[in-house]
Amino acid sequence: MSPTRAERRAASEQRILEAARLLFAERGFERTTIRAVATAAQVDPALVMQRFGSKQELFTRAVEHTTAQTPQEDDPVEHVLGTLGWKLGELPPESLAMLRSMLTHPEAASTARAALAGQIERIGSSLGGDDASLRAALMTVIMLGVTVGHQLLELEELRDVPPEEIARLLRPCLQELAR
Amino acid sequence: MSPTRAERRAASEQRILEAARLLFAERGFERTTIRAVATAAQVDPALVMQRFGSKQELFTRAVEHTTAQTPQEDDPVEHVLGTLGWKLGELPPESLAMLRSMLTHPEAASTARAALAGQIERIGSSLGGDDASLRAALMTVIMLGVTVGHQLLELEELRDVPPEEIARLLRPCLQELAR
DNA sequence: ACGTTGATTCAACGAGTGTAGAGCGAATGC
DNA sequence: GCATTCGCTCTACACTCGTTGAATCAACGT
Repeated sequence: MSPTRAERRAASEQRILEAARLLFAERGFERTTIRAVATAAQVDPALVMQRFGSKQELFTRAVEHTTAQTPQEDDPVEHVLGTLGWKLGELPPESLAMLRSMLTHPEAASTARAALAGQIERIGSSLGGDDASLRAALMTVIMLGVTVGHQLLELEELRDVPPEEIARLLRPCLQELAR
Repeated sequence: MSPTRAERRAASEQRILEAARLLFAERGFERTTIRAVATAAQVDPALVMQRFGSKQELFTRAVEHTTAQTPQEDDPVEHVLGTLGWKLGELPPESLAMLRSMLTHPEAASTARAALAGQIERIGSSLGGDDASLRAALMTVIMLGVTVGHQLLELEELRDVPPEEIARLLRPCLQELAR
């Protein structure tokens, strides 16, 4: 039996979103064209517009669950090490897409700021001291730097290092800030 | 007396380069147009092309002294804290321009990788142990993350914090990696 | 003084982009 | 069965961008 109309629609929409996530993740917002997304999704460019209204909206939809949080850990240090997908060793495409464009695309920037602010607040609330928020922010941007260097810039010195080893070296470093 | 021809030429070239640095730093490569640079430099867009050949070449020239190194410090931790302009509290526009585009522009990415690799090697050589290079890389991307969060994303929690305080909190953290 | 060089501008082209509307063809509901 | 809905494609527009070659005008050498 052939797939129903709604199924086809949902399927192509998913293909578009997935293609968009991959392309946004590896090229960023500006260098990703609607046409390239459509080609990758084996679909007409106009369909992308019809479904999502605009390139901006497509980006928003492709990245929208980035702020979804990983489950809370008891130890703030382990929580930080666990977030941003480091326990899995790889981030989902939607997160990479957001990170890739956060420095050059206004909306990606606010999404990133919001996600990081949430992270900072959660960590800060489980730290003591009056500068808890500042220390939480530093722990967060440390993980951001490691993620950028590892996943986006793909620095040679970090490329083939297993996440557990990085976590092992980072742990005492972060504990100094959690103290 | 009116300025000589060579002076005029050098002056407009400097205005163009300065305008390019500022715009590249705040909008990144893709969102910065030759026309915008020309307008900011009070010059015709065609002159920018005549002087620099292409937008890519203009970017390269605008960013070219980014890899210039800060003087070597004895203590690797203080060296890391001192680099990337943290002692000055602010990075020069050419560095910001490179950082802003490093995730979305191929050439900015290799420039950034080269600069970071140099930094990593220098730190690594003054550290002991077989994983010296890895620990040096982590110290470097930590500073990268702090810089990105502070100068580019301008996170609220870091915005109005004096660099010395950030350095103070980061010091024990980095010493764990330098050990 | 004057022809020449060279810095600068004017006007325009060509490519690529996001986007809109008309049309097609198959699944759908009566 | 059949009119209709609707997912999808074709085509094209409008715009912006990097880029170019001719034109302009002042500084320069003689």
